[in-house]
Amino acid sequence: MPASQQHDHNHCISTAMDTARTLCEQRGLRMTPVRRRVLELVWQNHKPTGAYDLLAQLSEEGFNSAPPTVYRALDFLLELGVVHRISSLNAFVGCDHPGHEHDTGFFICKECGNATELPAKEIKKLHETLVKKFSFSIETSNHELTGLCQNCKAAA
Amino acid sequence: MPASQQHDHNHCISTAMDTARTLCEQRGLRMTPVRRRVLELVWQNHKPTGAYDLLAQLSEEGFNSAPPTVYRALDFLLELGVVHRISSLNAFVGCDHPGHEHDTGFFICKECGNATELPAKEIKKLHETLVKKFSFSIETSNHELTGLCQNCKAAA
DNA sequence: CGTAAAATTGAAACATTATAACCTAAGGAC
DNA sequence: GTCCTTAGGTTATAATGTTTCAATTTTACG
Repeated sequence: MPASQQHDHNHCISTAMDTARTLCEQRGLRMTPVRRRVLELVWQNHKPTGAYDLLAQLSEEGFNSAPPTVYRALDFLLELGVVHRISSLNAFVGCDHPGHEHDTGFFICKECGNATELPAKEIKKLHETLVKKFSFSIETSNHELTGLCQNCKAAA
Repeated sequence: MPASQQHDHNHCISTAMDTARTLCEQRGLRMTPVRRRVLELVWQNHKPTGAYDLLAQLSEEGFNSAPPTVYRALDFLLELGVVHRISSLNAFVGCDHPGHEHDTGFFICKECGNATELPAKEIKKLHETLVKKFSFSIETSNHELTGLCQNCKAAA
């Protein structure tokens, strides 16, 4: 990744952690050590990361965890809305703009693996159009685009 | 499913099989017995079906198949564009309008499990909007909406 | 035809991802 | 403190998908 695209990871992460903490307080939920660490790891990796990769990272740090531990933490974070699951990759990634919505939309570069979250506005517009045409009630939606990001396209 | 929603499955299937055969001929590919049967099964079930379910159905019919057989057939059919993979369900479903495009868009009713394909036009519009905003080159896209379909909503 | 190359399938083992079931420990309410 | 709820530890297992290599079928071509 070129320097122009670098950003302050630490800022990224600490913002995400703050948001998660606030959400927990608001809802009377507990941000436990495992949950906190899993969320940090997801953000640190900054790319979609598999549950077993997270598990390995946790284990190195002395959390003697088995798969259920990670999956439980991830479920919690998904529910809280601070993490997304990218099902075509069986991987998890931090959420840019935690809210209460249950929509997941990403552009995934097949070259560098980075996942960029799609603007909620566009997703919402799509929903509106589809709801008009069909009479579904949409509860969740998941959008996964693949291709080349600007950088990788330029490098090719 | 109410009678009003019923349709002629057999017609459905035979159309799909014809299309697949034609595509194969056009591209010099072979529609072998396993591939044909897998495609038929996918259409017969008419709902997203897992690879291991297909495998079980095949086995009952004397195809003594192991997982790779099914996955290979599915890969072939995906490549041909006559089947879609719904990654949030780890399941496969027949394609309504086989073309060369690699976009998958479905509305999945969480009550009855039926998957309805989204209009390619709307997907394309979304792509155009996103490409304008970002400078990704989109190669594939996958859209999975969940909720209640009209019938199940009415029944609730 | 007949044979060589390519494509397809069979078969066994294995890898990866995810969950079930059950028990222990920690936190909060009273 | 005691009870109750929630979270985590532990073991086993289920579900999904892949690798590898051998055997077979199909095709191409002399």
